[in-house]
Amino acid sequence: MGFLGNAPHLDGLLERLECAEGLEDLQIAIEDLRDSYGVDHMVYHWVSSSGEQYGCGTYPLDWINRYVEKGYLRIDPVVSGCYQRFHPVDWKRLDWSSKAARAFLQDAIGHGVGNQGFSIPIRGPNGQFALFTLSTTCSDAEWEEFTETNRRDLILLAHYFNQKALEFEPGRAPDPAQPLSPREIEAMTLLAIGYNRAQAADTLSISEHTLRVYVESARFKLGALNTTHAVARALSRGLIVV
Amino acid sequence: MGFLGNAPHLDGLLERLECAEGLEDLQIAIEDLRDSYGVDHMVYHWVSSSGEQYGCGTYPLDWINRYVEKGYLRIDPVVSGCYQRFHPVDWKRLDWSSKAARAFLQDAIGHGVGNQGFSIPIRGPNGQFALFTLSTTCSDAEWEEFTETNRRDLILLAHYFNQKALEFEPGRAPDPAQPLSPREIEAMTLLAIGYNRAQAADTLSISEHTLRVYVESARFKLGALNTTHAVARALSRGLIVV
DNA sequence: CGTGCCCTCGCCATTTCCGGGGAGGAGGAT
DNA sequence: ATCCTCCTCCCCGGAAATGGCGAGGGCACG
Repeated sequence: MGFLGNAPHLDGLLERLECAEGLEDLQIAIEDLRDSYGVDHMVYHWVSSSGEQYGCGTYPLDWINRYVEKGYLRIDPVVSGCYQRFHPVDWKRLDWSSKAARAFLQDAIGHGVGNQGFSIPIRGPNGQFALFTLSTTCSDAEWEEFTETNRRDLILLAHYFNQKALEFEPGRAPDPAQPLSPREIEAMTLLAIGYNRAQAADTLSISEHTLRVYVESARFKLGALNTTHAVARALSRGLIVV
Repeated sequence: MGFLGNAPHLDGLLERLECAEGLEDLQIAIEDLRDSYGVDHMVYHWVSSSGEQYGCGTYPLDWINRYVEKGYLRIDPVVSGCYQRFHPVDWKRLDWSSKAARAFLQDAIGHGVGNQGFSIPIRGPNGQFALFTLSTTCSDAEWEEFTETNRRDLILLAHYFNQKALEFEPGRAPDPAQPLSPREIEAMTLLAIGYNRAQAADTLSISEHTLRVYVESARFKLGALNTTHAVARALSRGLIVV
């Protein structure tokens, strides 16, 4: 358990971050940051559009493995809560009402994650979604003061971290992020809001066959196995909005 | 044409921004900011999920009208360029190679937009995308120095602007967000990653019919018209993650 | 102890989707 | 001028999804 240190000088931190040349440097940087801020854990992680998880941080390895094995990504209130928000959020303000969520929290604390947490959602191109998280064990009042004091610096840190991570992202190559044509976007959007092909074609005033061509083309561009998959990918890559 | 002023004190700016209670206050704030930074124009604008454009800023009204009428949104290299990026970008670094883009730039400058520009992309939940832009008329060197100096403060300003804008956004209405059962989440997730019903049922070691029941149940809870619609809704509500 | 929700399974008819063909015109980019 | 992408339209057969019928056991909450 750390004792929350004084806010370190941001310029130096950002400068060192900007020199990072690989994920290893980010890992070193985040460990230093953790020490500078005097918190137990600092983590940056994200899910690529292909579903793989990447990240760096100071969580114990067995907790990370457990998280992945148990599929905690799908029930973690931090993830689902931040996914709906734009601004940073204190873990206490998330919805822990479900049984699974409380069990998850117990498990997390049992593996060394702090009882306090503060997570900043970050969104990038193509639906990229990342989280920059601080966690420690302390009182509510202490944590409140700490997060209020450092909120702005942490937002910037999250921003720069993500910028670096995007540079290094391994899935940059197999994820060409091929753009959809306007018609394809319209077609996919209509399907995403529940229209069937006949309705969608009617809405666009084109034949159903033409609409199919768009959907097939979009499916191909997105590397999707079927229409539902294509819509899901288009959504999570931010190519369409519902 | 302004002469680039010294960086104003960020704390005061952000505090006043946090007091804003409506779009009108944001408009006042952005005008003050423009004056504080000594640039010609400062603009924040975004496209809502329903496709409508909102914003506030200091562009001349006839330029804004022309922008909307001519559908410049679709050819503006600032928009399309920032849509692919995460970090702030100087307009000079964008792709102005197409004929339409150069004509657009001429038109913009002719309507009082500066020859220099700096735009920060911002992304929020549900595919929200916004731009925070500064523009002025000055030399490349001056602009370079100005943006380098104020880069971090501007990122924070953009962040806080967007946070306020999200609060004010109309149609932030009810999102009942009925929870899905664990099995339903698993089923929907498998469909979202491209499995067909047989594969998904096999993966979950249940009969295909049982899987169908989950999907139907989820579809009902989500108020969706079909499976694709249900997956789209589950995704955009953050109930499943792909 | 009923009521409701969750999990599990089966059959049938109808609708819809999928994937494989082919074909022509319009517009922009090199 | 030529290539490429986009937009538009058409046919067909097999595969998959949908909707509606039914059934039973478990678990929790009041």
